[in-house]
This record gives sequence, structure tokens and C-alpha cells, in this order.
Amino acid sequence: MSTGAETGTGPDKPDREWAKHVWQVVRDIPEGHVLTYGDVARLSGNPRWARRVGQAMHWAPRAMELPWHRVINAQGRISFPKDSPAYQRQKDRLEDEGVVFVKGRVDLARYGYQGALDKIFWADPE
DNA sequence: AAGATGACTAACT
DNA sequence: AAGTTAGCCATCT
Repeated sequence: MSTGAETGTGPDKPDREWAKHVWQVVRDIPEGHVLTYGDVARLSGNPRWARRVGQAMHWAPRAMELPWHRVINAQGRISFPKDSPAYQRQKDRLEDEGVVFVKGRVDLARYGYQGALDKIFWADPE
């Protein structure tokens, strides 16, 4: 037992609970649509935590098969270096779902959160 | 313990 | 249109 100088109650538990909310939001992004990091942050209850969203997805268990590729930045761009494998992988997966890139950018008004609402109100604009 | 980091963003130049 | 700045805040070193 030595000194028994325990700093408190139990071992430090990494608070990754908030990440689960992020996973929940990302998991529900429909195929062929995207959300921005800010959108995910807001929808998961922490509007200021856009920068934490990427970290949460990094923690996601692979078995979860989280559609991480449907999260892009507010400029409609992929937030990986353009020459990285991750960039190409994300772009490929999005294009497979029908998301169109124009000059490296996705039209958020069409594929983003607002675009999804458009589909509800105007039913498939094509 | 304190400074650096980052899958961000909005505002400004 | 493209680059810079300031604010952000839990983690990481």
C-alpha cells in the first residue's frame, strides 16, 4: 500500500463521452450528403468544438464504420493536405456517393445541411 | 504545469 | 480569390 496517497476517487477517466455524441451525429449523415465540422459540433451540443470533431472521429472504433468522409470544412473543402492519401480516399468515397467536386470544392448549398432541407421542401431538385 | 497542437471558423486584407 | 489573424478549447508533450 505504500503511502496510499491517492489523489482522489478512482483513476483519471478520460472524458471521451462527448465524442460519442459526435459519432452519433456523423453516423446519421445520409449517403450523398455532407456536414461541416461546425455543423457536427453544433448538432452534437458543443457549437464551439468544431476543432474537436476531427479528434473524436480519430478515436472512433474502426468496427463502427463511421462515415467520417461525409464531414468536410466550412469552405466545402476536404481538410486533409491535398497530396495526402487521406485526401484522395475521402474524395473517392464521396464521389462514389454522387457528391460532385468542382475545383476541389463541394457545393454545400446542395450537399450540405441546407441542401438536405432543400430536398425535403422541394423534393429532389436534381 | 505551461505551452504547443489541431480533420475549425469567421472576419478581415 | 487567396492569404492572414484572432478566437476557439480539450489533448498532447
